[in-house]
Order: sequence, then structure tokens, then C-alpha cells
Amino acid sequence: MDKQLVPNVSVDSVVFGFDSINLNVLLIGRSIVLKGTQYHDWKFPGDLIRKDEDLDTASKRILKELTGLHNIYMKQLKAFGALDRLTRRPQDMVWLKAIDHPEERVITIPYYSLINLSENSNAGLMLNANARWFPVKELKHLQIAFDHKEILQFALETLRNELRTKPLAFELLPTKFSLSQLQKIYEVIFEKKLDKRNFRKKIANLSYIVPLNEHETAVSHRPAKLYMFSRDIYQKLKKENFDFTI
Amino acid sequence: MDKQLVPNVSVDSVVFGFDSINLNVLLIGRSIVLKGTQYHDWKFPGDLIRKDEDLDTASKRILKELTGLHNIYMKQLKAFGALDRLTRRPQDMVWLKAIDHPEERVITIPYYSLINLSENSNAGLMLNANARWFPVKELKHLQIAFDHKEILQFALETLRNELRTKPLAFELLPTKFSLSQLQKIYEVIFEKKLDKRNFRKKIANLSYIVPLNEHETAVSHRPAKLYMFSRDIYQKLKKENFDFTI
DNA sequence: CCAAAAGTGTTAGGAGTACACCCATGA
DNA sequence: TCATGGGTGTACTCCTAACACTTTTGG
Repeated sequence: MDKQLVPNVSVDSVVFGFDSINLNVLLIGRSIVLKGTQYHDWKFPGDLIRKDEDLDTASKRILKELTGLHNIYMKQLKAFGALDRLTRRPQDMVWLKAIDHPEERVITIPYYSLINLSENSNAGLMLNANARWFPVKELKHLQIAFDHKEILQFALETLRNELRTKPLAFELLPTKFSLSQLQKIYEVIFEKKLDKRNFRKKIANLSYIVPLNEHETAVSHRPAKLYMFSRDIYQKLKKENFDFTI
Repeated sequence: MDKQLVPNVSVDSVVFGFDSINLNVLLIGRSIVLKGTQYHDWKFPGDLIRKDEDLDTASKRILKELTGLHNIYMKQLKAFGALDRLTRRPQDMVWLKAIDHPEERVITIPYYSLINLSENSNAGLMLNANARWFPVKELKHLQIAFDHKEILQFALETLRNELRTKPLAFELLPTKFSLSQLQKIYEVIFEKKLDKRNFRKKIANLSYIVPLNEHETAVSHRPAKLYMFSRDIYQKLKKENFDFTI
């Protein structure tokens, strides 16, 4: 094994991408031959960290190496370190042996990332060959490696929680977006329909969601007004209020 | 070094205790001789994990060994793994050498715990000799080891966030408590005075805070009615609503 | 002119906030 | 009888939730 790696600590990336319709997650395909049969399954991009890099750096490096993605929103989740997390599934043990993984305890530190996948973004095009986007709601029956299904569940819960109180939706949208696109994000992630008029009333009160003098083009219906998120205004307001509820 | 330990992964415990007046945190005293001068500083209870235990188990074991505390609320924070986290302060390097700590990268996984320190609890009495409670608001000028001040800050923010939406206050209170005690917790942790009448109105709407037919005794003022938290009712309600706000 | 999504106001109920005095007990 | 904290109600404002039709564009 590479002497530069910390043998007991890995990072994994749960990358969420929104394409105007679905919340998707990025997985890497893996082929394993077990008892003469070929299996295919999926895992998050991840690997052991190096001795000379901190956790955030490792996460960025590995995501870039394995998917081509870089410079996107990224936040640490919590460590997963169950004793049997790498050995629960026979396929996983075969694979670990094949890639010459040390037979060590590995605690993994997952991150989640957010990215905009609409047409005018090129994140989808830059992916490495064995990486693929899956709609989150289609993952139930997918074969997923190690404890990565559990990690995905935790990442989803964290995303929902943070989306309630933080301006994360804008990480999933293009710079200029319509209110329908914004509303759709909340509807998809919380799996709940929202009232259009009430939603817009609420947004109208948020000074950091700024209307532009621009509209959608080339749509076969009334073109929507475009808005942008002003991080400056948001930060300024956040400093002023320390909004508190029991 | 003990072969049974994972050399790169430790756990630390940020234990918060509420004594009806202050939010306190538990620290362990440490003496170091550096260039002929004796220094004293403080750290969280923590140590490397064993190869045969998972993270939660390690955290419980180490807290018990170092403080005598056990069977208390405990929740993982996030991993801290800066390259220089153990070597920023010269005192820390002396100490690590003295206890024969391997010269390895150590990523620590901190937990936070909650405990009730009022008179009728005995958590305070069971402490090991070099462990001590400090009011959180008196920690600004205390010498604190490694990156533990940063971890404390993160633990406090997490506690505040979770206290907004989860029934954590009851972990800091005796089984039977008065509404003033409950209110005091929110006031101390959020550093904000609350209106007594409005607070009580809100509590009266929460079916899981159950009034008892009992009052305080031996107080030199009108004795307060006692209440308890019903985890059963709380869980039942939580299942029914999936309360959602943008 | 049709299909598709954009855009728009009102009302009723509930929650939050501000605010001041009397009560029960032990010393 | 005094000191100490316990206990209580009202009025106002603001936020939420429910609800249906017209407008603009491309095809």
C-alpha cells in the first residue's frame, strides 16, 4: 500500500445534483467477480486520505480524481466507523482484496456536495466514464456498496435539515433562476407540494432574492422572470438578526 | 504503543452539565513541564479508539474511564483532522512525547453529551480527581489543549441548533422539573432573556410536557409545580406530523 | 386557438410579542 | 411582614394556509 496514505481514514462524497426535475446523486460503477459470477454495484467516490492533507482537502482531491468535479459546495457529515462496515457484503471483501486494500479498520468521513445540473451547466459532461447520476428516488433497489446506503440516508436527512434554514437551494440552481425552479427544489427534496401563491409571497419578503430585468427565452409558454441570490445581502442580514425560536 | 489501538483515530467528549444556573463543561487537568517551567492546561476526555470497538462504543468507554460518567445522552459531532491539530502548541508536543503517543496523524471524532448536575443528581460526585466542571462562559481565558477550543465552539453551536428543534433540554434537567428551570436552560444556552408568560403559554400547548400533582419542597417562596417530559407522547406526535417549514 | 406554465389577492385562523400585578411560602 | 420567585390574561401584529382565474408565449 502507498506509504503516503493514512490506512484507517477515508473520505466519501455524496454529490447531489438537481436537473430541474429530480434530485440526483452521483455514483461510481464497480464490477466484481464472486464465485464465478460477475456482479455490478455502485459506490460513492471516496478513498483513503493522504498523510499530508487535511480532511476537506482530501475530499476535494478525491472527488476531482474520481469524477472530474471541482469547485462545488461541500460540507462534512459525520464519521461512520462500524466494525463490519467494509465486510458486511461478500462482494465488498472481494473488491477490497482485488484493489490491494490494507486489511485495516477504516473509518470514513463522508461529505455532501451540491451542484446544478441544468442544461446550461456542464457538470454532467465532465464526468469520468464509470460515474453516473441516479435520481434519488430510484435508488431503493440499486446494489450499493459497503454502508453507503446508510450514508446516503444520513446525507439526505442533513440536506433536508440544512435546506430549512440555510440558502442551499441556490447551490442547486443556475445563477439566474425562475421562482418555479426554486419552488421545485423544495418540493422535490421535502417530497411535498407547495402552494405557488404562498411560496411567492414568502420569497417576495426575502431581500436577498433579487428580481432581474430578464426573462426565460425559448419556452413555449409565458416566459418566467429570472431572479438571483445575493450572498452579500444574505450575509449582512444574517449578522443583524440572531433569529431565535425554541 | 498498544497494538489494540487504531493509531489515527481518536474520540473526544464534550460533556455539558446544567446545574440550574450555568451551562458547564467537563475538562481534564493536565500538567506539562516545558523548558523547566510547569504549565497547567485542560483538555476534553478523549483517547485513541481500539481496533475492536466502533465509534460510539469507544466514546462511551473512554468517557467512563476518564471521568466515571456513563449512561448519558451522547451524540457525534463532526471529525476534526487539521494537519497541525496536535502540534500547534509546544506544550501539546511535550505531553504527547511524555505519554508515548505515536507520532502519527490523528483525526478526532468528538461527541457531545448532556447531563443534569442539580443537587439531587450525583454526577458531580462521581468524577475522577483531575476532572472538573467549568461554566462555559468562564472558558474564554482558560488554557485549552490542541484544537479543543475549536471543538467546544462547534459543540456549542450544534447544541444550540439541536435545542431549537429537539427535546434536549430534558437531558439537562432532573426527571421532575419546574417551568422556571426549563426556561432557564433556554435563556442560558441562547444567552437571551425570555418572557415568562409567553414561555408558559407555549409550553402549555405541548402535550408531552406533563404537569404532575407535585410541587417543589423546602423553598423559601411559593413552591413551583413540577412537570415531566413524556418521551412516549413526544415520539407519537413526531411520527404523525412531519412539520415542515422552508 | 390550443397547450403550458407564469403570475396574481383576499380572508380567516393561529402564533408570536409586549406588558404588570397578585400569590404562596420560609425566614 | 418581608423577600423571593411562582403564577396568571389581554390586545396587537404578523405569519400561515386555503383557494381560482387571467396572462403570455410557441406551436
